[in-house]
Amino acid sequence: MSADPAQPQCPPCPKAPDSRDASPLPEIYGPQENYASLQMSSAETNHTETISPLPASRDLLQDSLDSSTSPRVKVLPTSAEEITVKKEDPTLGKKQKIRTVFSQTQLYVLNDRFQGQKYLNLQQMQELSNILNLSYKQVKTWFQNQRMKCRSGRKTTGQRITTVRLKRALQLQSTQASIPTTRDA
DNA sequence: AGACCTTTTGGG
DNA sequence: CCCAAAAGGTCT
Repeated sequence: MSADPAQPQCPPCPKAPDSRDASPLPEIYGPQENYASLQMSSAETNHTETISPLPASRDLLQDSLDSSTSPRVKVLPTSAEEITVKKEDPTLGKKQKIRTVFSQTQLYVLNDRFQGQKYLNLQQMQELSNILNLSYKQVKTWFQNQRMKCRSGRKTTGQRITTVRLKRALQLQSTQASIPTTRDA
């Protein structure tokens, strides 16, 4: 209920492992416009877009940074240069990871959508990204993370997901079925 | 192409 | 140190 970005609750876990082919969309349109107005009212939409590795041809919708209404969000002092701006090194050629910090508004909308449906379609995600001024990839990644969090549920922190790996390994073996090694640790 | 899993990296 | 975004890799 309250503005809790970190909600580990995930009671309704509608299994939906298959969503790449068939997309049973009941066409439940509704709170889409709400988000738009909500975002505007909040005016808390800090530009989390960050600079993509590519020049990007997206629209630059820079919102006014509000430092008074965003105590949690760290606002750059002079904002002359992004601190997180670390272009890839031409010498190294390694990819740089830029961790984007979503604002509360964005998290709220994302969470709300997630509660409704765990799996969103391209259209849904695109709409969200458009409203939140995020990239499709950003939304997708976010959902992906949430899904895993939900799945984890309540497992000892020290426990590792070896079952899944084991299963996968087994499958791989079956596919190949050409391993002379009887068994190996 | 997308989901899932894993690891890396970075912010709080 | 924990959590969280994201890139990288694999399977479907």
